[in-house]
Amino acid sequence: MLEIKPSRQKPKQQTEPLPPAVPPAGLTIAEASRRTGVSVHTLRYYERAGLVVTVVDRTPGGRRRYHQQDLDWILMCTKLRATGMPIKTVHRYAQLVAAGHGNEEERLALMEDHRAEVAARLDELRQNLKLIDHKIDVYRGRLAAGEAEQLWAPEGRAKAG
Amino acid sequence: MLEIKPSRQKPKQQTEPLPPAVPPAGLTIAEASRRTGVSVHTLRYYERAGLVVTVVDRTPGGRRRYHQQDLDWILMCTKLRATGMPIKTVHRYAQLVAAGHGNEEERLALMEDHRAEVAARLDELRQNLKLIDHKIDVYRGRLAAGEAEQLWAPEGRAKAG
DNA sequence: GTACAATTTAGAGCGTGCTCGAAATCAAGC
DNA sequence: GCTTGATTTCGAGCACGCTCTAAATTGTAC
Repeated sequence: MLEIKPSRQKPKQQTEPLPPAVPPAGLTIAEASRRTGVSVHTLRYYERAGLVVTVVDRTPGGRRRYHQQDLDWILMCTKLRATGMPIKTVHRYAQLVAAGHGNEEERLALMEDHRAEVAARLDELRQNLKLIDHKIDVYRGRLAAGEAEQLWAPEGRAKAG
Repeated sequence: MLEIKPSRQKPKQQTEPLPPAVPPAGLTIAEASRRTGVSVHTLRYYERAGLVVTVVDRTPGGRRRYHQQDLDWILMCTKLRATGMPIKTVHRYAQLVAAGHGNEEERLALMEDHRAEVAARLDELRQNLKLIDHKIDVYRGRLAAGEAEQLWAPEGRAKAG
């Protein structure tokens, strides 16, 4: 099935607030922090901890200068972290990536393991969300009943909750 | 649309491994731990921390004796914890429940707030799961290509990952 | 050149949520 | 009664992931 997508005719100017391109000189750590949402402390911590596979550029004086690839990788790290991957595992992953092609089996295994964990937690979360929704229903019900008829107690010694 | 579900004809005996009923004398903390999946250390910690709204029974000598309602509440706590509700918040919730009927607005607000957070994290998790799946696809693709034709490098200086 | 803000490092500190330890006490079997 | 193992309290300890500090250095604006 072929489908003609309404292509943007002139992608010259995007009205989306895309982040401005990283200047060739790179970004200060403060800018990198703004763009990634990661504090400067944590940026340095991630680097120390070996999460950052790219080698962040430095000025002659030793200040970090972040380029797009650094930001990309750091954002990747934040997403892995957001799925609950421990720092240690991100570190291992970074080492595999840094080692270059040839260890795709290991990367695959690492990601598949992690995927299984994330999927399991997703299921658990969904399940527990139902419970929360049930609780919310109960309280809304009680409030509706209470407001409609103050003196009628809809439950005598109901179970707590 | 009405649909006849194949109903269990005689629900007299359930073959499911339902947990045996809690004896009237109650369960030891070790048993309660087994049934809730919460370590005895953590059971005591939860009680200390004010998460347990039910008052756990004691033997004359001071040993805890858990009844079904205790287990129910503790399991509820573990589910709230599993959705990322902090101990402090579970504690507040327990206080509201302990205070009895009349604070349903507060309970509702607490649960609604939490629901929103859980829903947001669910969305984020789903989004990030896609990224993980993408990575897995990439590695599977590389492995398939590599196995099919050892000497052909499908990418020269590709971006890291 | 001077002032001032930003950045550097290594290490200490902190918040959360358990997890463990020690000494005392209790309970169950013999 | 005695032994043995479970349980008690409560404070300390620990793993994790940041977060902050301090003193030195660098970069920028004037």
